[in-house]
This record gives sequence, C-alpha cells and structure tokens, in this order.
Amino acid sequence: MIAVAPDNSGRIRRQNQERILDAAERVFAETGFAGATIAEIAASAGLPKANVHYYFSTKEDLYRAVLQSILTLWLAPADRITPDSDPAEAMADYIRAKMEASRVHPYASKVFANEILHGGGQIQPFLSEDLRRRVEDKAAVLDGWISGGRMAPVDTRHVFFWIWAITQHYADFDIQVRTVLARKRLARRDFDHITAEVVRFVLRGLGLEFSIQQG
Amino acid sequence: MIAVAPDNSGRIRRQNQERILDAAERVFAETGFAGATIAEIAASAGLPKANVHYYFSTKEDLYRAVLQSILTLWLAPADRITPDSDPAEAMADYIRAKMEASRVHPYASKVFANEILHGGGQIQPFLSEDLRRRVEDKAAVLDGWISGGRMAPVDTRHVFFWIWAITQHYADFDIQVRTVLARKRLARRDFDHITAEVVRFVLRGLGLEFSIQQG
DNA sequence: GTCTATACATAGATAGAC
DNA sequence: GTCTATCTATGTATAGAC
Repeated sequence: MIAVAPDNSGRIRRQNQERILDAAERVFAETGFAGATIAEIAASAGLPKANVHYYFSTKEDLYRAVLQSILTLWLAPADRITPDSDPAEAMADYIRAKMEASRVHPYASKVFANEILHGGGQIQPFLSEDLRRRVEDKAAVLDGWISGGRMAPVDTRHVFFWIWAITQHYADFDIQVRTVLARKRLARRDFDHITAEVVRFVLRGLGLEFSIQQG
Repeated sequence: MIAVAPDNSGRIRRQNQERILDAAERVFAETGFAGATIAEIAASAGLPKANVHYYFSTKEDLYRAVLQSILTLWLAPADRITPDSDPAEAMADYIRAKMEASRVHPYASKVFANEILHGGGQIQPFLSEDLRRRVEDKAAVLDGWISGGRMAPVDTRHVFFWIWAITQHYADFDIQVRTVLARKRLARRDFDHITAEVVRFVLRGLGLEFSIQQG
C-alpha cells in the first residue's frame, strides 16, 4: 500500500486542478462551452480524460470553476478610481490596467465574452451584484468629478462600457485586429503603442486631455 | 400527381430558406455554432428537421449561409466616409448607422462576434480582403483630414476598431449592459440616448467636438 | 489517486415512404 | 417537395481494475 503524505497529496491535487483549469480556460476560449470537449481539455492538460472527471465531476462544474477564477481578476483594475485621485491619472491607469489584462489574459477575456454573448446564465449573480455595485460606485466618483468641473459631462456608467468594449476588443477580436493590420501577432510593443493611443483617445473624449503630459 | 408551378415552387423555396436562415441566425447567436442544434433551428423555423437538411445539406453549410447574409450588411455604414464630407458629420453618421445596426440586428452582430471570438475560420477571406481593404481606404480618408488639420492626430485604423467595439458592445454584451443598468430591455429611446452619448464621446476623442451642433 | 474500457445520451445526417 | 424512422458518430460520464 502506497500512502501519499497528506501535504504532498494536497500539492498534487492543487497542481492537477491548476493544470486542468488552465487548459480548460484555453479550450473554452477557443471553442465555447458547447464546442469544448473533455477529451481536448484532458489532452491539453496532459492527463487522461477520466482524471478530469475526478477533479471536476461535470463539464459544467469545470466551466463554472474557470469562470470563477476569471471573475476575481475582473474588478481589480477599477480600484484606482477614487474621489481623491487626479481624474486623468486615474482613468489612464485604469485603461492601462485593462489593456494589460487583455494582453496577459486573452483567454480569460474570451471566456467571459463568450459567456455574456450567450446570455450570461452562469454569472448572473456576478453581473447583478458585484459588477453592478462596482459600476455604481465608480460612476458616482466620475459624477463627482463632473460636478466639480474636472471632467466633461457624460453618462458616466456608459464610460465604463466604452472602456471595457475598447480594451477587451484587443483580446476578444484579436484575429480581426491582426488580420486588418496584417500582423501575425501583437507583441508587447504593439500593445504599448495601442495603449497610448487608446489612453489619449479616451481622455480627450472625457475632456481630460490637458491634465496629463505623459503618454 | 400534384405538380407545383415553377414560379410558385421557387417562391416556397425562397420562403423556406428565409425562414430557416432567420431561425438559424437567432439560434447560432444564442448558443454558438457547436451549441446550436438542427432540431432547435427547425423547430424555431416551424419545419421538420429533415427539411432543414433538404435546403442546407450540412450544419456548416447553413452556418456559412448565415454568415454570408450578415457580411453584406457589415461594410455598408462606412460608405458615408468620403474625403469631401465634413469629418464630424461623416463620423457621426457612421456611428449612428452602426448603433442602429446593433439595435436592429443584434443576432447578426452576435453571430459575427462569436465567429471572430473562435478564430474566424469561416470568414478569413472576408477579413483579409474586403474588410482590410475597406479599413485601409477609410483610414486613408481620415489621414487626409488629419493632414489638413481637420482632426486630431490618431492611429486611424484603430479609430475603426474603437467604433466597432463600442457600438457592437450594445448588441453583443447587451445582457451585461442591461443588468448593470438594471433595465429589462433597451428600447428605441434608450438607444437614442446612448447613441447621442457615444457620438459626443467619440467626436470629442477625435478632436471634432466644435464642428457639429446637433446631437 | 490513476486510468482503461464502456455505458448511455445526444445530435448530425440519410433512407425511403408519401 | 415533405416528413418519419433510423443509422452513425461523438462526447459525457462512470464502473471497476490497478
């Protein structure tokens, strides 16, 4: 009888779960929930099919776990937006963080986009609770800036939709972007250029163009 | 023997194909290619399953036909952007047309988004030929405006990505938008408000804010 | 805890009567 | 041209040996 030490066993468990989650994120991103197969996820994780079922009993369980791991990333960038911060600085930081997220976690962005696109049934609570509250809070901050004459008057909740749309576009629609630009891939320096352009565009759109100097 | 008159038979044929295409567009939009079933498409079209196979031999054929019917819609709005037009007017018209497309054809937008999201294998020629050429042409028009000092200096090809991202967001991510705004649905007047906000934001972002008066 | 073999369900596609 | 019945493939999930 080969008994595995508890600490070690726990590590293997976590390690395998992590491998499966990473593989699943990629496969779900590339083919959607229905298109993804356990076989492909297992192969991509370097594990036999039944092993995936051992850690995540059903495909839906696994999908929910992937979504969960994404949602924790999703709200973080908005932390920079506070009443006391300089509007232009705060919004520029936010946009940069969102662009960085698109560059580093394109699969996460695609899984999220796919879930929303198909009705968002699995993340309804996140949308109606966490995200909604967050947007209300941050929109209130922007409204304060507008009242103080520090920003152009806009419907502030839509400002977030626009920033999400633009920044996530570079992850979700990357094939279209690369094809239209005739680029094989978008490297870090491409993202730096794009990020600077997006920051300038959005800040100008919000009437914040004169406040910052650095791109 | 019941022979159907040729003209009439042609009409039934077109009518059934149209019903199937409409139903397929909706089902593909809601569940993606893999998630869609012929049974659901047939039910939604009010026809038996085998009838769908009669008109479109395979699921992929049907999917391609749906995409084809969308692509013809996709390039039209950019026609308003010409060297002689007033920059602000032309861009405002373009944005309004794209927002209207999102309002009227949300399923088409979702099918397109889904296809891009999953690699765009079925529309690669469209992306690399038609769309790429169109963007190059229209970006050149914008570059001309910039040279003439009529618009702020920006990377003009990305301007199109931004406008697509924002306007299509209201179709593709409608569940998120509605949930965050706590609205059951977005009516025509909601779209009118949003469109005006988007037009103002984008024009200001492009340095065109002073040129137009009407929202 | 791992993995092979397999049961079971679903869905794409087709044969053939009408 | 329409539709029922069915074939076949694929993929989820599980049983059971190791």
